[in-house]
Amino acid sequence: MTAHIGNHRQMLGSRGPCLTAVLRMAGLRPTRQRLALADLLYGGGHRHVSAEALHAEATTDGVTVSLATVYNTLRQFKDAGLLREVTVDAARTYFDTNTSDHHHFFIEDEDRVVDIPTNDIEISGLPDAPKGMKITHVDVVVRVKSLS
Amino acid sequence: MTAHIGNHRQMLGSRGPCLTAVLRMAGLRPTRQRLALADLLYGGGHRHVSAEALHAEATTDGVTVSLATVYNTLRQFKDAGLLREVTVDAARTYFDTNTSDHHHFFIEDEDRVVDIPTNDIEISGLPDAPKGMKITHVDVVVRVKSLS
DNA sequence: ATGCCTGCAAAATATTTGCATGTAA
DNA sequence: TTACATGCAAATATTTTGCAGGCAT
Repeated sequence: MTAHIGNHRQMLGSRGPCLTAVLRMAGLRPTRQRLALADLLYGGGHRHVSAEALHAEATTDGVTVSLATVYNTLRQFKDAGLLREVTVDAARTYFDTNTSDHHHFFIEDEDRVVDIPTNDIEISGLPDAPKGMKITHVDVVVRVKSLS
Repeated sequence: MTAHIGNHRQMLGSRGPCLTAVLRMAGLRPTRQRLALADLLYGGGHRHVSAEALHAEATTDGVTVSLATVYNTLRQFKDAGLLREVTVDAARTYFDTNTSDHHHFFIEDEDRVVDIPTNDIEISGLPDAPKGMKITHVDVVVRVKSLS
């Protein structure tokens, strides 16, 4: 059950043996690669990464991991509720380490995703889901570009 | 200037020589392929299509057009302001013939985009764009799935 | 005639998968 | 030991591009 795991996301903020526990709880073996990636993802504040970017970072850090494993790991983390997928650009998939409800800026010039720093966004006038459907998530993406 | 062209989008609702005029106004030669695609896109009500789907439709209708040309045409139409790109699914790009301000349902089970049928959505508490940036567009995507 | 279009195939990108090898339990 | 993970390369999928020939003006 991902809800239970989600409650332990806070543990991810710190380094160390803690990551091992979280991975276990998610049903994922704490392998060298997964631990290294989790450390990159959760070692600091919240982040938005693409598979390509995370792989480059790991490589720079001297962590040996294949791009395919990065993709697989990101998907596993997402399925476990440890990451959230953000769809802003058709060409690339971004993952957000912040799984709580919030929205995003997408900086068009830089292909970069940033959290919208307030929680004050309210959406009113949302219609009901079409018959027989339920709403799973509401995404607000504010596209911005530099003042040319 | 796309603003000017945009004012003529209404002309696209009807078939006939009108499409020729609109394409001309957009700086696009009214070729057989473009006219056929424009007719599919604007011949009825508003639609959401992917390149693949539009190509299949054209082929079924006996219109000979290559997939590459469909991609190119969709991009040209978008650049001319005749279509709007909707990013909801990382795997596929959708184009919306409705270029006015509105938002979308994304039906996850079917990979389908639907306009949200009201104009009543209001978003409050939107922060300013980051320094030196301006907001180009706000997208609201309501993801729905069937009640399992 | 001239320059923009089209189709085809090939390239470019992003992501997934099959399989042999390696490793956690 | 046994099941699950990893790495590599190849497969897939989507979209773009180069180029030779075609069509609109």
